Amino acid sequence: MTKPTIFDVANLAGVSIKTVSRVVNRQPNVRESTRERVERAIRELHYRPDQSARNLASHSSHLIGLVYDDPAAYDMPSGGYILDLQQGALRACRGALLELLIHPCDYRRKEVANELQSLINQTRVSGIVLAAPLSNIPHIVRAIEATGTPLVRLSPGSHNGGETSIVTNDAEATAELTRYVAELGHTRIAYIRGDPQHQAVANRFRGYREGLAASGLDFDARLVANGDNSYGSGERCGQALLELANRPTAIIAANDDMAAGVIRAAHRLGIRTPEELSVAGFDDISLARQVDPALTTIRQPLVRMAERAVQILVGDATDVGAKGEICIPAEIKIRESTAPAPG
Amino acid sequence: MTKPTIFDVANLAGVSIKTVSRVVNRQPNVRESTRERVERAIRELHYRPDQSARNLASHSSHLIGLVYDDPAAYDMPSGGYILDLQQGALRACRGALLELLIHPCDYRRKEVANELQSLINQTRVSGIVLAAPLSNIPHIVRAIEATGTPLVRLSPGSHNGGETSIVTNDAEATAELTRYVAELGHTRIAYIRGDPQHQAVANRFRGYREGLAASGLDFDARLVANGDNSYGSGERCGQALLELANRPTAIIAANDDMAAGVIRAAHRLGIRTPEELSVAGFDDISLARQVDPALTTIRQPLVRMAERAVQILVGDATDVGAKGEICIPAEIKIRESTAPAPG
DNA sequence: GTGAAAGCGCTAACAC
DNA sequence: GTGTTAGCGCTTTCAC
Repeated sequence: MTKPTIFDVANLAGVSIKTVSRVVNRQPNVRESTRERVERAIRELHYRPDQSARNLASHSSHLIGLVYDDPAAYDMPSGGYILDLQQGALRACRGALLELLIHPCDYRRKEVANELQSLINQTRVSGIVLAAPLSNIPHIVRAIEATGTPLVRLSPGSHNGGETSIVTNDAEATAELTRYVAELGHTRIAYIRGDPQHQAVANRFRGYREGLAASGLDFDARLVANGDNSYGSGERCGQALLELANRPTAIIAANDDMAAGVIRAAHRLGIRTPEELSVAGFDDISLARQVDPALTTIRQPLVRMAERAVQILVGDATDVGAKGEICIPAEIKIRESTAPAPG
Repeated sequence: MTKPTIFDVANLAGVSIKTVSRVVNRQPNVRESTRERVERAIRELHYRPDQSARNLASHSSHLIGLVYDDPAAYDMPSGGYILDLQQGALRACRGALLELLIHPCDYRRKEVANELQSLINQTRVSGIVLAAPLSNIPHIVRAIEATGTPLVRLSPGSHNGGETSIVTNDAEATAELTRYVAELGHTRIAYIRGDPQHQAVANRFRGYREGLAASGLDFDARLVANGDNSYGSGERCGQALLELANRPTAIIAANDDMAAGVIRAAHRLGIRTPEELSVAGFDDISLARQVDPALTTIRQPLVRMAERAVQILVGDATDVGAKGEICIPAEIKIRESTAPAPG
C-alpha cells in the first residue's frame, strides 16, 4: 500500500502522466471521456498529488502567507482583528485548494525584511497578504517586492506602490459616525487616536475632524488623546479625558479595543454609559458585542478584505479592478453605547 | 542574479554538493576547515536551501499543521483560545525553523477525516497538533494516525491512544475553584456546562461536583445549565439560572466566554457583580480581563501546551516523558468577579 | 571524510 | 488532444 503516484494513475487510466497532470490541474485539451477515465482512476487509487513535487517543478507552492504584526509582542491588542483576517484568507484558500501559512512578526525589529525573504525563499509561498501596519512600512514592502512574490497589501495608509492594495474608507466612515454622534446632540466629542505607525488608523482621525466640521463643531485639541490601539491604552486615555474639567459627553476611539477600555474607565469613575457618556469604536471585532453596553462601531470589512486579497493573489478575482487600490466600504453599526447627549 | 543552488555553493567552496548538504543539515563527517569554507560560500551567495526540493527528496516538510475546530462555523466562540494555541505553536516553530500552517475545520462535517488526509498528503506536514474537541473524536484521530504523520493531541478528554497527548488538570482545578467559592460563603453555587463533545470541558463538571462534595455542599441538578461554550449560550444559561425562584449567589462556567455572558445577563437583570453574584470561568482568555468586573478564572496553560506539542513533534522536547500523557497544570486567577456571599 | 549517481513526483516544453 | 523528454534542487544510498 505505497502512496500512489501520477504514474500509477496514468497506468490505470491507460494514458500518459501528462494527461493526468492536465486533469489534475484542470487544464484544457483533454477529451471529456479521457478526463472521466482519469478521474475514475484517481478516485480508485485515492491519488493525491504531492505538493512538494508540484512546488519544485512549478516553482510555486500552493501556500499563501498571511503576514501581520505579532500580537504576542505587545499586550495582545486586536486579537479579533487577526482572527477576522485569518477567517477571510482561509475562506478564499478553501475554494482554491490552498493552505494558509501564518507568520506574525514584530514590525519594529530590524530583521523583519530578512526574515520575510527567508520565508519566501524557503516556502515559496505563491503569494503574500500583508496586513497593516506592516503594509505601509516601505522597506518591508520593498523587501517582499524584490523577491518577485505577488503581494497584496491590506490597509496601507496611502497607495504608494504599483502593487495591489485593499482598503476601506476609514476617513469617510469615521466622519459619518462623528456626524451621527453630533446629531444626537453631543457638542463635546472627544477622540482617541491609535497607533501612529498605522496610517489607515491615522486616516480615521482625519475623518473625525471632517465630521466635526461638517456638523459645525469646533475642533478642540484638548479633546484628543493618543492611544496605541490596545485595550489598556483605551482605559488610560478614557480616564484622562473623563477627568477633564469640562469633560466630553462622547468619546470616539480609533478602534474597538480602545473603545472597550473607555467603557471600563467610565465604569470605574462611576460614569454611566450611554446615559452620561456615549462611546464608539471602529472595527466591529467580536469584543464589540461582548462588552456592556455593546459598542456602536464601524464594521470594517476585514474578513472580506482578506478574502479578496487571496482571491486576487490566485487570480481568481472575478471582476476587473484587480489592480491598484480596491476599496471595500465600511458600514456603521449602531448599538447600545451611543445615546442622546445628557441634559 | 538567479537564485543560487547547492551547486553554486559547491563550486565556490570547491567541494561536492553532498558536502554542502552535510553542512546545511548539520550532519557529521565534515572536517572543520571544510565546513567553514562551505559556510563562507553560503554566506557569500546568500544561499538558502529550497524547501520544496528538500521536502521532495526527504519526504518531509518543515511545516507543522495546527488543526482546530473552525470558529467561523459557529458564532465565533473562544477566539482567544485559538490565538493562544497559535501563539504557543508559533513560538516553538520559530525556534525550530518551521512554519505554521493553520487548518480550522468543522468537526461535525463528515468529510473532515478525508480533508485532513488530503492536507497531510499534499503538504506533507511533518507533524500535526490536533486541538480539542477534534482531538477526542476517534475516527478523526484514526484517520491522521493512518497516514503515519506524527500527531500530538491537545486536551483529549481521555487518553485512549498510543499517541502523545497534552492535557491540563481540568477537574482538579475546577474542584479547587469551587472550594474557593464555597469558602467565600456561597452555598448555592450554580454551574454552566460546555460543549458535551469536548471531553476535557466535561471533566471540569466532574471537578465542580468534587469541589462541592469537598466543601460539604449538596449537588443540586437544578443549578446546572447546559451551554455550548459560546458567549450567547452563557447569556441564556445565566439568565435562566438567575430567574430561578431561589437563585444562586455564584455561577461557575466551563469557560470564559460563557462566564462573560453570565455577567452581561446579570447586568441586564439588574443584579450586581460581584456584590450579589459571583462569577468564575475557565481558560483565562484575554476577554477575561476585558469584561467588567474582570473574571476570576482558571488559567489554562494553552500557550505552553501548544508550544510543548510542537516541541515534541520536532523531537525537541528536552525532558523525558515525551510519550503518553503530559499534564501542564492550570492555575487559579482570582480577579474581581468573585466576592463573599451576600448577606 | 568525501563524492558520484540515482532518484523524489511532478510540470513544462515541444513534438506528434 | 496526447505523449516524450528533460529537468526542478535537493537527499540518499553506496562507493571510495
